[in-house]
Amino acid sequence: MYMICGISLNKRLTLRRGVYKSYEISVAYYAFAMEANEAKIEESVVPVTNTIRALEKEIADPIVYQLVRVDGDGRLVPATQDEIMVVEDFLEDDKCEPKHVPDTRHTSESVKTEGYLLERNPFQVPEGKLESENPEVGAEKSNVLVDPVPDLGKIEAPEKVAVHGLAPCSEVRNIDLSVRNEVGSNPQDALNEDAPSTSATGSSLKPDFSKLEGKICLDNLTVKELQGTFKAAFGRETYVKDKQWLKRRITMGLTNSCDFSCTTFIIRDNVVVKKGEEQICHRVKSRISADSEDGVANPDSGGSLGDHDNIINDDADFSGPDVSSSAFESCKVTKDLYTEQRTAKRARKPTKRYIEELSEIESRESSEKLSSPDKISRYRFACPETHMRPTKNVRSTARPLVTRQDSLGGSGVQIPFVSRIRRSRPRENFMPLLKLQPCGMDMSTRQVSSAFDVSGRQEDDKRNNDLINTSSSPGWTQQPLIAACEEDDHYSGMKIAELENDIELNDCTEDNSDDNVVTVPTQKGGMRRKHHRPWTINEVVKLVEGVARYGAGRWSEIKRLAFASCSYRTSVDLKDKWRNLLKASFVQLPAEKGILNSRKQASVPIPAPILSRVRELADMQAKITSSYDDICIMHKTQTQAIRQQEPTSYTSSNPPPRRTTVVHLLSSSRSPESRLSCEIN
DNA sequence: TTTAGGG
DNA sequence: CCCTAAA
Repeated sequence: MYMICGISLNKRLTLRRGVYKSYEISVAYYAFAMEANEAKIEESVVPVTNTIRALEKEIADPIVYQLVRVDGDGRLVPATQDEIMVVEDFLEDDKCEPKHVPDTRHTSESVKTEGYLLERNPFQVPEGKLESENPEVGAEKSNVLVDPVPDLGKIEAPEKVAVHGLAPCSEVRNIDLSVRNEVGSNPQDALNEDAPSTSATGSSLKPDFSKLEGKICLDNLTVKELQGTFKAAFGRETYVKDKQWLKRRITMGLTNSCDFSCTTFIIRDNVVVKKGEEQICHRVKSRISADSEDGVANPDSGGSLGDHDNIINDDADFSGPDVSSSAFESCKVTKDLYTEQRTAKRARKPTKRYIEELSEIESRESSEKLSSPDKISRYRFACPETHMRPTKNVRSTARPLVTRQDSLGGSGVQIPFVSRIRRSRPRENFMPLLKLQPCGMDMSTRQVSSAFDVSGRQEDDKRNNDLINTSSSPGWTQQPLIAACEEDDHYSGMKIAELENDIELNDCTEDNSDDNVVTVPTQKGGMRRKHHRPWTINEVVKLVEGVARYGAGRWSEIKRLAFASCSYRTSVDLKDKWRNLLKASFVQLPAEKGILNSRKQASVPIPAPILSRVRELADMQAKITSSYDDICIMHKTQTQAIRQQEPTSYTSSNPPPRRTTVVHLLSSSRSPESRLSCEIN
């Protein structure tokens, strides 16, 4: 996986690795200087380092930082709001508490790029023009962000726009520094242009895009005009006289302003145009290289749809320096389905856990309030245009696949809506459950699980048959369980086939109700595991059976074959559970009557029959791994034990051997008993 | 990547 | 359950 990287600009944005890991976000985070041509990254531990370092040489004086995630291929993806919230806790430097931009209204609904983690650098105030623009940065940020989003319906996403601030990326890419120098090439112009600042006529603090009429070519505007445009865009005055800065701020601001994105304007090559005219403008400029004077990147070609692909390409091809621009793209997630689908294929694949947890949130949310759009929309990330829509992808099984739209990594991604399998308290009444099992369990849960089980039933069935077949042979696989079950009246009438059948059928999808997922509260001050999922009896039985069939130690086998549908149980989990089971079974030996788990009733009490079985398996395996002679002996004791329904009795002070490595002869489908007979005789 | 074992 | 060493 990826290392968490200590990012340090001038402030230390160091992420603590340990905590991070427990969140299981398979990404690293990067604080990246994104303002202007200045960026300075003191340390980084990520593949992107090289490119970053290259940048570093050319760049100085970070001003605004954005939180970015380092993707697997080195791409830097702007963090989603959620990620930021997570990472916030990891920031070690309290002084650089991520300023959460004031967002007075519908909080996270319209997340904007600039809202991520923008930090001004208070220490490196540049000289000259930058000095005057610094105040603007902060003010503008808040202004833009506070602006309400006019609901103008969907429009096409703005094209990729690179503004001055983003210039270094493309420039570094092309190793054309001369071009870049042009950015600050005209300090005279910036400082001396005597454009009287527009009088501060009661700024509305709201952008008025209506003032942006027709096509505006920022390059042609005077400082004064630029200031006017600035006001139109941001709803406030500016006194900055630096043309470049103005242009940059305007384009940047507009590009990332969801307000603006809802207008009919788009920005291209420093030209604000109306939607319709954009095509023309676009065509005309389509041959311009990625590095115009202003570092305008890649006007590319191919119409609106193609643009998105190209954008993605850019990001993928040139991850490092392109951070800024790709960061800015986070907000302009594609908006219509088709574009989404095109983009999705290039988008970062969300992690399983991400999918699960998001799904869970949404399922909980939507079950709480049925189809409450407002609620749901709170979980759209990055852009208000992102949709959570149940799409029915008709599959061969005709089972509806619910997907949702997500903007993970800044691009629209279709994420399957998986049902989060229960991560919750165990059932307090497991016995009824066990009793019900042969009768077919509760149909409701089964239906629920099957409704979401996209992984496909057919596989389950196949596996099921397989397991049934392998276990149908009259072997020890069944007998101990039967024996054990007969100990208990509940099991008396139960046919083993039924039990196993049921076990397999139920899988782990049996449970999926409430969720204690990330719950960590604890009275004793201690924190419970963040991702704790109690083992159900079913799972335990499956595990036991798995060990019986494949042998202890072959956890990955068991996981693959018996826990295929339980994505949350890793082979390590199985091993751990088995270890616990062993412990439990031996500890419980002395007073093993019924199911008296006197203490620690907190977790699911393991039924005595199962524990017996565990013990037995352990015993057996231990013996099997001994030696040939031992096998002979074991064979006796084993059969004997089975006949007696009670294997060798060990005490906690006299535990049985616990070798868990298993001779391969156990893993065959044949009954180990008969097999042993063959081997021995 | 899987397994074993400690925490 | 998490982490890591070792294979």
